[in-house]
Amino acid sequence: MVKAQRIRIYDVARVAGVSVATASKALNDTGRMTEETRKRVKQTAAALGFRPNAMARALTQQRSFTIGLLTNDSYGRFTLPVMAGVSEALVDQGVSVFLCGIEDDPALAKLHLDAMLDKQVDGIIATGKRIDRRLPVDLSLLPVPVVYAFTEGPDDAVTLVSDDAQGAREATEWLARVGRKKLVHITGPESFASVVARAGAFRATVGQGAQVLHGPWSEAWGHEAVNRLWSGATPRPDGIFCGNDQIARGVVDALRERGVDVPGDVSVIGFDNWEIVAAATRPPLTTIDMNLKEIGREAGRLILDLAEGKPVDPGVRTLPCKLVLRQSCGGDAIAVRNQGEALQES
Amino acid sequence: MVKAQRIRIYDVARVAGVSVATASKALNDTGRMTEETRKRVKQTAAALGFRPNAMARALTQQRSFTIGLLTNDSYGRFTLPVMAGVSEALVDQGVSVFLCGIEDDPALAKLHLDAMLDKQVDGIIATGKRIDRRLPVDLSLLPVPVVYAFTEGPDDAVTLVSDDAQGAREATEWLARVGRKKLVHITGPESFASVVARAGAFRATVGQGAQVLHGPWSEAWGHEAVNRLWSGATPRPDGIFCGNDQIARGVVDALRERGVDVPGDVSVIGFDNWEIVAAATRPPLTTIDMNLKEIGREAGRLILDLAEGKPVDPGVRTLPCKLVLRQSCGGDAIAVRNQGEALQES
DNA sequence: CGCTATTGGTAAAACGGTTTTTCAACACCG
DNA sequence: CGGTGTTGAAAAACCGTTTTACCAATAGCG
Repeated sequence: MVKAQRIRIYDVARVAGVSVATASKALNDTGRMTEETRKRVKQTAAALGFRPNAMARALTQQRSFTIGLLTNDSYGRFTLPVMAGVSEALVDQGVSVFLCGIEDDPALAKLHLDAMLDKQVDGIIATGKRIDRRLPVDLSLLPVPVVYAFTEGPDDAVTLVSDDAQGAREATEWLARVGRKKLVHITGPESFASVVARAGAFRATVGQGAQVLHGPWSEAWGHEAVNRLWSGATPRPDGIFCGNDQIARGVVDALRERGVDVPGDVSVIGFDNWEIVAAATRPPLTTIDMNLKEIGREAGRLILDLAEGKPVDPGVRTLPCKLVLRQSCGGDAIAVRNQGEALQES
Repeated sequence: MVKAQRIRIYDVARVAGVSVATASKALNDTGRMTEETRKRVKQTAAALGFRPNAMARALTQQRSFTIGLLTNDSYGRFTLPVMAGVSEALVDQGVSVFLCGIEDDPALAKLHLDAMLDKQVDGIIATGKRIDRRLPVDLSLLPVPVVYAFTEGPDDAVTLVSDDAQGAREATEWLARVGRKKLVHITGPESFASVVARAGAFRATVGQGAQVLHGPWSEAWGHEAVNRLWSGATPRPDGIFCGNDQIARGVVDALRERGVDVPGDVSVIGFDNWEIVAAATRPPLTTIDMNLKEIGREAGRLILDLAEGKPVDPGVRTLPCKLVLRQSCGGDAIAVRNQGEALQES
């Protein structure tokens, strides 16, 4: 099997009967020449199936059309949607993405980082599983621009995060809208910035006496929290806002086991819109989507602008979360009416 | 902020007082020169923080130290472990990985493929979410080697898959070992090759009368299957082998709701070892791990060999699955004894 | 017509390395 | 002492593009 060797611009030039320089200019729509010549070169290139060698191109242009995505999120739960967004925003600009999983290991991070810099990436997007933790590697003073998506960076960096407070407000208001009066918030450890932000917004919306329970990010904690609430003497809630979908699933399961109807007696709303969890819950979870893919898209656009030298204001950009309706909150009539409004608005 | 511009080999040569050619040879341990000269150049390079430009290097060496990973698995459930393995096997060889999600879209696949070829990848690893489906793009007749991992390729390709039959045997035998007599297999649609393989091995191990139920790959199906089994007239099973962890979780949940104790009355075993599902189930699932990371590692090694021109036999390589013990099967005494044996063997 | 602009294109120099070739200096040898 | 190897390093060619500098031919102009 003889592998067809690649056509070089030299071949195109020879066949088209022009010099290499002219061929290059013809194909890049630069320089001056007869429209006829340009067309002829382009046709020859197409006929021969010429594809420029990106390496050689990168060497002269100082631009590799390659960026690196550095992540410490091994499950990929947060990274994958971000990655999908980045890729989507960049693929038709001809930019490819190096994915580097670094697992919180500084040595591994350095290894990947150096490899990427050697390969002349045009920029780096740093992303992680926690909005308030840094990657185990210093990305300042790099010879290429950096965008932080869903992970913490230096103060003067370009950073993208989802709006936890707005998401929490959205969730809380929806519970109120479907007629729930006594709300509680079951969420993760207080050491997470997003937990604090969401809890803050929850308290601000519900008012004083708002009850917030902290625990681990697990189904088991959702269970336990329900047991605690239902066995205690305090009045039981009729609306539960959970810090993530796993907790929400634990809550829903615990309620079902207790014979409490969801969404009949109690409405439950989650956070993350982790399809795998949200859709498998019975009933499927109404939840808050953090718009990670859009964060990825925006990160892609920004890193591209930076790579091209366009000015980009540093600072934190906050993207809104979005309510995703399934069945764990009820309020179908409202939902339908809502959608009607949305349609009319658009 | 002045960005430190990169050191070129030219700079190293000048500082070390040698020619560029000598510097190159010194750093690559090629050519002939005084040991003293070589050492001096290396020290200068280290002192200056010189890192060779991979692009320039690739241009002459015809080797980019870059490979592409093409996948259509958007959840990343199968791809991520594979990717992690690939990356692990390659990162310390200085090889970076382009990740391309193509979503079953031929046009998108072509776009990514062309971008990768333009960037002179040394090889491509194709992977997917189904072992018996092809990616929507033709990877034969490419100018670079291809390895298929967990997805179907041409007959003469290098392909890596997990051993479904062996995994299923392992699961079935374990159920027998913990003392279960009446086994059933609840699994996915018969249109999946892996379903057929696993069911075949199950039947072969259990003997005639082995009961196999097909349905969708969902928790809901696990539920329904249990309902069907427990409401029917047929004798109820005491050991259930599930086609994946989601079904297993549905089964376990349904049994608990019926007051059937797992693993007291019935043992349940899953397939996939999808941490997220397996660990959150109550009790946590004993399951079969497909060793995806190892498949990734092996794919990485193979593509590297191919890229270096080493001969690699085409054909399908099958990697064994591994039993992962948690609590849904019971048999703890056996498990402990087993581990003792394993320790002695090693 | 002689002079300057413009046009359409070419040759050569980058880009940052590696690899091959060349060459001077020195040692060995009979 | 002339011929023959070796050694260590420099010079040059090359990888496949883009870009700059340059040039011949034509056009415009008073």
